[in-house]
Amino acid sequence: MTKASPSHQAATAWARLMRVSRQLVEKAEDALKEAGLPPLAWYDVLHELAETGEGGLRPFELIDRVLLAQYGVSRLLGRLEADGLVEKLPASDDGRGQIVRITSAGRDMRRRIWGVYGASIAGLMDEKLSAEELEALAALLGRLRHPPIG
Amino acid sequence: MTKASPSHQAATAWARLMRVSRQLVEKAEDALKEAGLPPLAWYDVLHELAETGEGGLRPFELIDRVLLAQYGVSRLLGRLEADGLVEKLPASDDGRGQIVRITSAGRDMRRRIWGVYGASIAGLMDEKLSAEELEALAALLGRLRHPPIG
DNA sequence: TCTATATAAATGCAAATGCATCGATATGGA
DNA sequence: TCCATATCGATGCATTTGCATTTATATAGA
Repeated sequence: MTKASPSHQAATAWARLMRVSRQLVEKAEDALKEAGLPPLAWYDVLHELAETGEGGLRPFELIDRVLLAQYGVSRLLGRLEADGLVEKLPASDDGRGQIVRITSAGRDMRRRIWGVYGASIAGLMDEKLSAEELEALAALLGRLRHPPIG
Repeated sequence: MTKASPSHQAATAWARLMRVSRQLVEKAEDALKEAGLPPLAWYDVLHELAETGEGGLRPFELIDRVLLAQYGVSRLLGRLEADGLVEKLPASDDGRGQIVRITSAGRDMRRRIWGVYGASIAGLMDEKLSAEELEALAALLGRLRHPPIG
């Protein structure tokens, strides 16, 4: 049976996690907006597709990677396609589906976003914590992941 | 001048922070939905108002506490008022403003949400990390806060 | 083979959010 | 006092999200 009430330490850590993650996302989004660039979600998708390469990805494979609902992926890909950043090809082995590939305009956009986004991350993380502390933070967060890794 | 590019450690910690915080929020929101309860944002406001007590708060004071935009607070308070969970009184010393107070129905609702939310936090945090680890996590996150405390 | 069920992706509609602005009151000089 | 400016809160409008459903294809079992 699961505990009904969190410890003081859990409640405090939870509150910090909620507040800090939202603050940092907001900072990063603000920086993109100020630079006239699209939101973080666009970067996430472009990043996944860029890493995958020419083979592309099926839309349903993006759901877990970018933590969007199925309809969210469907609509985001629609916008990316409308902007010429990705292209959709029919999936040769599955008549229901498609393959989504990043275009060269998409790669350019990814790089442009990274220029701003990466600088935000540096300012928000590297300026606040040492490399060792960042590793410790990543390790602790890793243990909260779902599903559990170990 | 601010660094243009984040360290590997910063990028990793950032990615974990983004992913884990979203996963955990989603879990907690799902639990509330399944219980037929309103979203976390409602809890945040009810919690602030409950802690403040009979004096209530001005809407603009909620902006920083719950990390919502001004119009977000305005509309959320509208919904809470429509549900009888808060009441708005004219601010005696400022003709532009109001005082928002939690009602007893609001206190009840806060307790009901906490029953589910607290259990989620316990399951997501206490079951994964020890009290010492939770304290370490909170401390590291605290250093990322904006604005910096020290 | 035929049928029932499952999966992939899109979409209509309602609700929520973001952006800009507005109306009202307050405040700080000239 | 009067005016320019700032602040408080609400809201019209466009965009985005959430939910439920739809269409199309695939798969498993009788």
